[in-house]
Amino acid sequence: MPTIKEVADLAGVSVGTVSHVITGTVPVSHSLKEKVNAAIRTLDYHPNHVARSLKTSRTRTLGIIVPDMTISFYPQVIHGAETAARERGYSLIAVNSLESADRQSELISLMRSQQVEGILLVIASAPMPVGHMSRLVETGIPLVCLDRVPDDIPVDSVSVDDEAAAKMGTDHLRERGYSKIAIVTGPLHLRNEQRRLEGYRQSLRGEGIVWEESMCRERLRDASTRPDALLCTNGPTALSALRGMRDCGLKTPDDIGFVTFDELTVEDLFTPAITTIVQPAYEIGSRAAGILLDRISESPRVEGFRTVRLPAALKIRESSRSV
Amino acid sequence: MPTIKEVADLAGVSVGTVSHVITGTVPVSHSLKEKVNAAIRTLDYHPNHVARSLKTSRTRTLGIIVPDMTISFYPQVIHGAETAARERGYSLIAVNSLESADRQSELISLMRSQQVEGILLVIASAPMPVGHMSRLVETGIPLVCLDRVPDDIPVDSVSVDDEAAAKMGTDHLRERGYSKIAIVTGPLHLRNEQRRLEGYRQSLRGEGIVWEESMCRERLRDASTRPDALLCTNGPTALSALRGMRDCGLKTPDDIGFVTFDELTVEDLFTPAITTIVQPAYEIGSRAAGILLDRISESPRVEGFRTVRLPAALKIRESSRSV
DNA sequence: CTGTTAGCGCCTTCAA
DNA sequence: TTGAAGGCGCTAACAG
Repeated sequence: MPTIKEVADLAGVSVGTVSHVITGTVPVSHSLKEKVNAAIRTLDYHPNHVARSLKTSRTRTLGIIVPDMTISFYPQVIHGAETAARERGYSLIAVNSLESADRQSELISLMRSQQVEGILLVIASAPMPVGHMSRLVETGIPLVCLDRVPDDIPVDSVSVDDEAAAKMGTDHLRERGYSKIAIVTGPLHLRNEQRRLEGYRQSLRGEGIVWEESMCRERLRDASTRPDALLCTNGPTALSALRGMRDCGLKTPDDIGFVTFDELTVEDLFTPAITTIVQPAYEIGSRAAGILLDRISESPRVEGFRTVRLPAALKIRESSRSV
Repeated sequence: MPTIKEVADLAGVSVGTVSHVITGTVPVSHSLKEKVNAAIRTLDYHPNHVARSLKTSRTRTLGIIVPDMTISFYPQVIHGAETAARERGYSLIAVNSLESADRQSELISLMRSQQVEGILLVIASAPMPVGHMSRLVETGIPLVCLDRVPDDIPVDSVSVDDEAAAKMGTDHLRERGYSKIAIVTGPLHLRNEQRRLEGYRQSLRGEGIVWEESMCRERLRDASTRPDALLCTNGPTALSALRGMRDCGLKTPDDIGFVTFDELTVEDLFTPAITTIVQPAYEIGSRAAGILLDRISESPRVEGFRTVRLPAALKIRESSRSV
């Protein structure tokens, strides 16, 4: 790889001049600029960002940690974040925590070594050592949490308005005439799950039937107490519930209404077509990256934390047909 | 961020000694090692990889360019590559070309500036300026193409055995008693599409009915010449074909058998359950990364190019039920 | 074993 | 408008 010095030699100028035409911060005469650009082209010169970063202590790189980017929600988030970052001249490094708190720590440590200027974090579901999050925030490296919002720690965050989203789904089922609506949740130590449960309860004025994913199958078998509709709070939970229904010979919407968070499948080509609460994944990513980049460019740290709650959309399909 | 010098000062040793305990390349006495590690912990020191890279001219970073990581195939590939890279101490930067040749060039240029040690590339479907690929190979930066293999350029590559995979799908339909099998392909300037067409033809000994995605709908309407089964060569094409079938009031497998490349939906919960030719996405990623890392560590460039063709798997479901 | 030191490639004053 | 030179943080000789 050629260096700036070789370009300078070929162009017959000093390295300073070459640097000036590359960064464009200092005016350079037209003739020299021409010569330099010619030299750059013939040598196929690419400025060494590593050296530049060392000098300027700016890497123009962001990191994003997601639990598992093979879950379709996250690539959309990453894509949104990457697009927003690119627009402002930044690159994005995306990695998976696989829901492991240890691995998440390692990754953050690695990113710090890599001198990323800020981190977008979807916290791993595995319980984190107490104080770990707050210590991370205290390091002063700009951090925005997305999708999953930590409980106690004050930190910038972007996520869907879980409560309103769950309420919207439940209201929809009620409007369609369902009266015995059960909610099937994932792990309730996750704040989002709690919020969704809360939205569900609001719609039902505090009443309701709460199942955890694992109990779904047995409960469905009991015809006497069976609900007439199910609200599932996430994709895996919904798949589990659907399998349970299949095993019990129940079909939606004929035997039971069904609404879930997260798209299970594409389009309306497949049956049952499931009414779905869809999160604005791309926008969550781009908004979070926007906030992070703002933080990075704020010279004195601005007080207070930014909290963005985006609305979900309801895609109404067959599984919530009127009773 | 503290520097190695601050650690050295706090521990009361030289920077050289600190460097030695960090890299572990030179033996250090137990007592000093203790002191250094203590200093590292109290300062929360993270070695600056940017400076390290500048010195060693090794970034331990790989790049991967995919067309669009919101297509579920690619996150799996990326995950495979990332895992293989991590195992050997490398990080991975993943970006999207959005099928644009220009953008792909920009990204490669950026990666070169970022000093990635090698690139994994799924070439953009947009036709690339002639000679661009070969120039890239000539730069000497290790490059492995995956999924899509360029036509003429000799380069390391990892992909599914498209021909065998298509033949397997077609053979399966024939065994199930289908006799008028049509193939619906995507853009035929992509080598993979050609190979899949070739495999289909092999199964039918050169005969067959070839449709391009766009012609699907009209052809289906014509009941007299309608085939009794469809083989689709990729996911979007299959969705388009399924929509065409729906519009014509045709159902699979009742009216027409159906086999496609790429999973359209999860599990067998949804109907129609589609028989699918599944590519080993994770393995494609990990094998490609393995080859790339081998290339990087080979001191003198080894002659010849490595070509890996992995077998696809056939997931048999309802849409290819025996006639 | 431990310390000293010369750069890695680049940007950025500063002087001319 | 151009050039010369210091130094970003670190590693890898090399000397002790």
